[in-house]
Amino acid sequence: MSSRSRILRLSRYKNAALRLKSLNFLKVFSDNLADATGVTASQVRKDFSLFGISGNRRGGYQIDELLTQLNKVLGKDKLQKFIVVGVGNMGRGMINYPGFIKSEIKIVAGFDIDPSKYNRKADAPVFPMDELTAFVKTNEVEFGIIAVPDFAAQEVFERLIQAGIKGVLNFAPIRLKSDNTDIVVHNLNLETEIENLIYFVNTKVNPAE
Amino acid sequence: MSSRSRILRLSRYKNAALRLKSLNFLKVFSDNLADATGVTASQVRKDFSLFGISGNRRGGYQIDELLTQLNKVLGKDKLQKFIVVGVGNMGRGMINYPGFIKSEIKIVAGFDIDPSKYNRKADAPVFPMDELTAFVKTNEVEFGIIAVPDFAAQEVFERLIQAGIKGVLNFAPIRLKSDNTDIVVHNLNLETEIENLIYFVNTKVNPAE
DNA sequence: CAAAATTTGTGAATAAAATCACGTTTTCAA
DNA sequence: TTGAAAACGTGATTTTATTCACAAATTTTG
Ligand SMILES: NC(=O)c1ccc[n+]([C@@H]2O[C@H](COP(=O)([O-])OP(=O)(O)OC[C@H]3O[C@@H](n4cnc5c(N)ncnc54)[C@H](O)[C@@H]3O)[C@@H](O)[C@H]2O)c1
Ligand SMILES: NC(=O)c1ccc[n+]([C@@H]2O[C@H](COP(=O)([O-])OP(=O)(O)OC[C@H]3O[C@@H](n4cnc5c(N)ncnc54)[C@H](O)[C@@H]3O)[C@@H](O)[C@H]2O)c1
Repeated sequence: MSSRSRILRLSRYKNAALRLKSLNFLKVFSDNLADATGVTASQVRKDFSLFGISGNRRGGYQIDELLTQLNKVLGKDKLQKFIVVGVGNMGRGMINYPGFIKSEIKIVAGFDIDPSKYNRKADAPVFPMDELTAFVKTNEVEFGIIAVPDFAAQEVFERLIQAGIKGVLNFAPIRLKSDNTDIVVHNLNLETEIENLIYFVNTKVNPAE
Repeated sequence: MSSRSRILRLSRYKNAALRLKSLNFLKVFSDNLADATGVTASQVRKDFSLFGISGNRRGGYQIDELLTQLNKVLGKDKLQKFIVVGVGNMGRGMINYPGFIKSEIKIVAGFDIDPSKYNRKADAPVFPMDELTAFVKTNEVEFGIIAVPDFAAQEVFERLIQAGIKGVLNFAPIRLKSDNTDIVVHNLNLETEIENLIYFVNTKVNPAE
């Protein structure tokens, strides 16, 4: 199993390759991908080699073939279904995001406790919470996004586990707890990200210390 | 200078300490913080030691003192002003987020090109783009959040640099370019985060390979 | 067609990060 | 006041991640 940061790099290589493809490039060198993503060329080659992705000596990588292989690793070779729980600002943003359309990520529904958010007719409909389990099972949804306030997040998490969700992206600033070791949780704490930015700005301004 | 992940851990220690403080704890051990954040106790102590944060042998860390020191490192000992550019779903979410109130992070204004978003009266007002530079200078704003569509992000970035912004949190899925080495940019690409989650769910399900 | 130029793929070397392990200090109880 | 237990602080060690460096393969050129 690879580290989180290695997989993040693969995503960036994929995005860079997509950009080059859209400029009608047919092949790409480790060097190009390195420049585009800010790593070294040998890092690119090492990352690829760890996933059995290979190119041609002197000839670089065929972009189409490379994209096929990267997409496979990143699970973008088949549709990945998501639901969003909590259709507030963040949840609504995820549901509306047009960028997912061309990727294999699809947000199939939202769930909320606030009746004013319900909408069965929309492209990505919003349902009441008590329909969550049935929906997940019938539609074989594997992923959930938690975008409810912090105090509701643990409860929502447990519902998602019960419904059979396999992976959760959590926006709430709490550490979700579970004894189920099968579920994968990734946290996205915006305040922590902001603190990180502040730190690096401050230490740049004042390099001593 | 410390690595990004070390600083992220410091934020988590701070949050864990805050939680314990709210439960009326007066002191905390490296062990407690380790459990709360999912790292080892010696990692906690090593992180602290690198920032000159020290406790008492056998007595652990005084929570109040620890929080003072962590807040200092993380720049939470003084008000940090932010503006948000692009008051769509993400931007609105950041502006409305109540969690920043008790922290020293303040979103002082939003900026947009869409006149329907303008609102000079709100608690965090929203202004047209051509007032950005003047606002940043008069109010000595150091940080900016880019939450505009991808095609507008580079242009907005350059405006922020010109206005004198020091740190940028970028939600747009592009690599911002600048020859100004003073500005710090952190990217938050939600699609990349989702791909990462998908990968770890997939490899968990199918551990062979 | 041979020689020169490039670029990959990957072990070896280096660097960075995390963990270990233990001496030192502090607390507490008898 | 002394001894035992607990917890820190940090140098040493181990593990993980990155970079180096070069043989092998491929392409290009003359
Ligand atoms: N919502 C998501 O789930 C999601 C996921 C991945 C990435 N993102 C990225 O985050 C960013 C923001 O997403 P969002 O969903 O809030 O977008 P949004 O479309 O809801 O809002 C964008 C806002 O930016 C404003 N704007 C456009 N051009 C501008 C300009 N030149 N100057 C100032 N303002 C301008 C628009 O008027 C609008 O208010 C986008 O770059 C998007 O690609 C969002
Ligand atoms: N917006 C930010 O800038 C920001 C920053 C950091 C963290 N966060 C976190 O992200 C999460 C979402 O933020 P937001 O700004 O979109 O919040 P929001 O308040 O706009 O929306 C929350 C939504 O969740 C719904 N909800 C509440 N309890 C529920 C329950 N038990 N079951 C189902 N739905 C429920 C509400 O009806 C609402 O629609 C929160 O945990 C917040 O702390 C947001």
